[in-house]
Amino acid sequence: MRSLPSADRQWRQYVHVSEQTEAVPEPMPDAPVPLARRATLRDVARRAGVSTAAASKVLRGAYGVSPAMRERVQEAMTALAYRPNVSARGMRGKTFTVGVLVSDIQNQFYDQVLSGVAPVFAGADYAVLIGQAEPSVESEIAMVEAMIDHRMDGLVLMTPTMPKAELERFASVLPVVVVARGGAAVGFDTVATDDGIGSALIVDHLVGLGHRSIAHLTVDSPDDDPTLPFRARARGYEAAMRRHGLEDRIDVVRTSWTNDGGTAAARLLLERETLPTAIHAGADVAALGLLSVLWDVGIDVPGDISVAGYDNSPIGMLAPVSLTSVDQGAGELGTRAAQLLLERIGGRTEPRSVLLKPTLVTRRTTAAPRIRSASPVD
Amino acid sequence: MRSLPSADRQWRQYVHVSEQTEAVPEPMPDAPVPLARRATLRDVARRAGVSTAAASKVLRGAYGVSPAMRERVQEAMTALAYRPNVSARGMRGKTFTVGVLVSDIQNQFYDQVLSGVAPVFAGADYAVLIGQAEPSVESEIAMVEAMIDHRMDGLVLMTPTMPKAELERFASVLPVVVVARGGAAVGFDTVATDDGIGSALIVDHLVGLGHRSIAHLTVDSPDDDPTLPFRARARGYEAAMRRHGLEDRIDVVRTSWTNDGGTAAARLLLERETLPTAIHAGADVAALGLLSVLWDVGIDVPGDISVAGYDNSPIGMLAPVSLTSVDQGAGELGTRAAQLLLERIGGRTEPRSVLLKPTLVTRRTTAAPRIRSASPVD
DNA sequence: GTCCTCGCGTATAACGTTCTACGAGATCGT
DNA sequence: ACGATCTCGTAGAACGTTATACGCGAGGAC
Repeated sequence: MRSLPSADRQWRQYVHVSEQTEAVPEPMPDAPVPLARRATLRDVARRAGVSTAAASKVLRGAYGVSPAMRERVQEAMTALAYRPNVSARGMRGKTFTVGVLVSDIQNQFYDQVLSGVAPVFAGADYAVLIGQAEPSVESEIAMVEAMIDHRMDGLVLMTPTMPKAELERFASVLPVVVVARGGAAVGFDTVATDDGIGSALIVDHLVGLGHRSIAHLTVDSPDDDPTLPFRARARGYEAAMRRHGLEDRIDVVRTSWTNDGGTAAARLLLERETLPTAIHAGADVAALGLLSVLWDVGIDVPGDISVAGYDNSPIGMLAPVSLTSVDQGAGELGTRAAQLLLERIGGRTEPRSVLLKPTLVTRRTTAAPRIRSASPVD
Repeated sequence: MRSLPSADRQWRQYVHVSEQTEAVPEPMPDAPVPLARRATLRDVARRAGVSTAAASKVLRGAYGVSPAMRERVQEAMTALAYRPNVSARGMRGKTFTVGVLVSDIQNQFYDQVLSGVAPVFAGADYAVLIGQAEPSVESEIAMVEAMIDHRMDGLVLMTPTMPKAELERFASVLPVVVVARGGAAVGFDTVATDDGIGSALIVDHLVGLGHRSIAHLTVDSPDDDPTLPFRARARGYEAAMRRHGLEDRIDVVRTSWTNDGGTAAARLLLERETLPTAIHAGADVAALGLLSVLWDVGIDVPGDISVAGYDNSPIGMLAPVSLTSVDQGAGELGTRAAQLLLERIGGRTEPRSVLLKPTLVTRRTTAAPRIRSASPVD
């Protein structure tokens, strides 16, 4: 019932289908030649000499088909290069299509999650269509609504800022899996890495190098749902700082996790009398924005200041950037999310939350502080 | 008929719709509560006290609607949070959806084109869905077929390698615009920059700096359609070299325009006795792969070797990378492509080709060669 | 007052699937 | 030999739109 043996699904390219078995009135003798018409199930059935219902059964791998009939129908399907009409399918049930919402397609982290998502659905004969939103909650909601309008069978949402209530609302309409956002939910699944651990890894690393004055960049948002990734990372940062007895050094800068947010934060920091000796930027994109300002102003990284990102994106791996970061295993996040969505589409309703462990990748933007921070303590 | 005044389209979120005006048999008294059902046109019509045909007319902005009726129907639509079912629409005509095929979503150039595409369609009340393919022609074809299966109204294709015959085949089924690929086509439109000029800009720049031994990275493909971007850039490179009297210095390395292709090319070059003094890498992704190897091996850029990319992607702008590149105006390419597609959807059939001029962005990966190349000539 | 046109509204047949009924044979236990 | 039970196949009604083909009343022209 679920997914068919691949031999059952041999439709490929389309061809012109001429009504050969019956004398059907031609549309118009010399009207402009109509675009290639795709074969329908009726065409297939006619050619195989069976009813459309029978052809449909073969298509779906449903019960009640003799091997002989199956054979004939499949032959007709390949001969006519039959491909099911998704709109028609959508009218009665499934579209075999899932949507992936990407809040910011420029953020390579999402691309990497995607590369984990796609193969799973390809293997299950689902089409994957990606919806890109502008970075605003309204735009994201509009995109999800559009996907629901398309009667998609399920949704993978990568949106760090969407309010939980909205997510629950979507989840009441169709299967939903949310990526990169922890915490138990009632109507949908989540796949994420433990942001608390991630922040701790960074702070421990920096403290281990001798830093004490460590700032953190977070997202400036009114929503204080603790499952939001930026909230979780901020809490993890604070907890780690406290654990090291640095609670009076907690230093959170509110900005946004984008390139611009990073440059803005850099300018904010540069206005201060003394810089922190290290920065936990919260996200690679922000770290890169921050770094580009620091580099332009001639501040030495990591000599004057250490910078750590989050997400371990490909840019950070480039030799001249060489950004210390936290790897979330984006590909695996995507794979797990896709699997959970398939399960949900298959009928599971109880919520599931996967929480993976992030790992630290140390590179050359972090090092021991050149001069110990001129702090009263120490 | 085309796009409605925005006041006509006020559907927003969906709500539960209870069959209030008629006594309809409940599905099952104590069955598991059904998921929120979206309001249909029939629901809207019932509530407004008109026929579905009338409601449809209002929805489409069709002729034959009195102001009073329009008012009542629109009221019902907002009250029920009506949203048209795309599948149903697809059964009879338009889906108000266009597809964008991206061959490699990791390539930021495409992301930037996308950011030019999206606003145009948003303004025309079209949904944009993105299809991502693996970097193989088969995978791209499969994706396009899937989009046709979804009865999309038109396609923007960003695929540097798809054979022209396939493109024509797609174009015979639905409106198609191809981005980043020049040359006149018969069934579809193209939007591109002049790759010949782009290559010339790079070669002129390098020669102007004093380089004579300039290698070029191209794509290793059997298809020699001159409209393929890598072919056009290679020809432009060769022409420019000839123009400078450097025809015996023409040095083309066949690889692929990906990060891995860049690293492979680097290794190939490093096996030689003498390196060229400059490389026209053909694409930023390839240039970055190349650079990462050069940096790792300790080769000084631009001291030992100059490197120029192509596409002017955001990574290249980062201070420590600072990659000289050719800007194609990705955003404008996207905008123009979207406009052309709307025209085609609107009925235009004669092909149109837009060819824009690229510009050179010089940064720090190119400079005068430290030592003049030890060539017999010169 | 007819005959026409025009403006406004409704009835209804598609579109291509899915899937529930149901029917016709074949097989089987007794 | 005769219901009962399988197996294989078909009829036909949805699903939610669109768009064509009408119907009906109100003016206008004569």
